[in-house]
Amino acid sequence: MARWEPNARDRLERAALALFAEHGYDATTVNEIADRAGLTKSTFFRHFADKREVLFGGQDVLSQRFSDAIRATAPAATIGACLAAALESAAPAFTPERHDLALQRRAIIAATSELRERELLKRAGLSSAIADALRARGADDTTARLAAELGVLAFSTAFAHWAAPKNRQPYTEIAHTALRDLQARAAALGSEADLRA
Amino acid sequence: MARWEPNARDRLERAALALFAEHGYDATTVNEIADRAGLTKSTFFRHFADKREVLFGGQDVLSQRFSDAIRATAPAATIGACLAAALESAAPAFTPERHDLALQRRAIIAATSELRERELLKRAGLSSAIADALRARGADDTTARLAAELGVLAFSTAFAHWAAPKNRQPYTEIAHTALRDLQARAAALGSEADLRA
DNA sequence: CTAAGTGATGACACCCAGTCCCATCACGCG
DNA sequence: CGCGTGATGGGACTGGGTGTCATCACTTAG
Repeated sequence: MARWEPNARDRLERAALALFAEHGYDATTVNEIADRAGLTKSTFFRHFADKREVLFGGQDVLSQRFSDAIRATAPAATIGACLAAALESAAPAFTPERHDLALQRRAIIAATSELRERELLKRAGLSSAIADALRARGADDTTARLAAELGVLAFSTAFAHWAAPKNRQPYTEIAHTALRDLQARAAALGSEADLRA
Repeated sequence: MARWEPNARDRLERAALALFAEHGYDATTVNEIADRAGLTKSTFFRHFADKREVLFGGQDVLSQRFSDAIRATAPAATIGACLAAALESAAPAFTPERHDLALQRRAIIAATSELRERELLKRAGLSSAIADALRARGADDTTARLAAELGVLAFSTAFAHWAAPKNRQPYTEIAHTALRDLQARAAALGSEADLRA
């Protein structure tokens, strides 16, 4: 199928990550990324809509996985079970080998508000994917949106813990405890039982 | 105090809103905005860090209000009461006269992903302002973040309802019912009682 | 074996957002 | 009246992003 080097997109992603880590996001130009990948600016923008997008390649795949996982759960499952299934479906992206890459990527994103902004857009995409999937199985709009926010919050805190420098705990474990924790807080928030001050 | 026309910033905002509504966000140049306001590109960027920012002038004020409102609630108040106070503090921004402006602004933002992205950043700012204020009064990290998300969700749905074309209901009313509704759903989500399918 | 076709790439021109630097002008103040 | 301050104007410059057209690698029809 593939002619030339079939890895163009991958090479661009790797080159970008390396250069961003080396000189920072703002200080590296798209031309430099393309040069290091042995390509040109034109080709870069044929593979990525944005300079930012080169760091968020996997996010759309993730939305699809979340959506599929929820749609595949048993009709009788609770919403909590749906969220758990969604979080689990992301596990393949969090193998120990990718740990260092994720760490590096996180540092780059945290350093530039332009990238944090894009991350929020991707996160919103995840949220609406979850909400849509929940609505498709009968949840009302308000519940679907709230549950989706809760799921995304669980996911991002789980990811943050997993990507922490010295973490060795597997992702799924972290994700489940994060979700359970949030559900407990939601119950308390709703009933206003133990809320201090 | 002010020399020249003291309204430079306001004029730029009005000019931008008018031109965006007329030709769309992408099709209008910063130069065109500045020209209509009787100013120049240099001056535009001296008042706004971004082309986008010209549409989000009030957001930082809002964060401050939310934060202050929460810090001003009685120490014995529940978190739900804190959120209600925060939502109420935004009321001055939602007078009937501003209704049409808000409607126009919303349409412009909805039409351009670049602007939706910026809106998410502002919303995240609101969320962390709320979370910080809650943490400051003793809430634990997880609860603070979840409650903040819930508050922002209530705020944005309330705003959407208030800004709807044919709405005449006052903002505070809408906001309170939105918040109460979300709290009820949170309770259900936490206890997994009535969650269907 | 060759010629047409296809798809990824390169090269180049172009527009505009955003940054810098410096000149200028309006006003208050001594 | 002269000076300092602060907002503005102007112009040069970088880099992201969009086009268009030529080119080259490889496939497939003939």
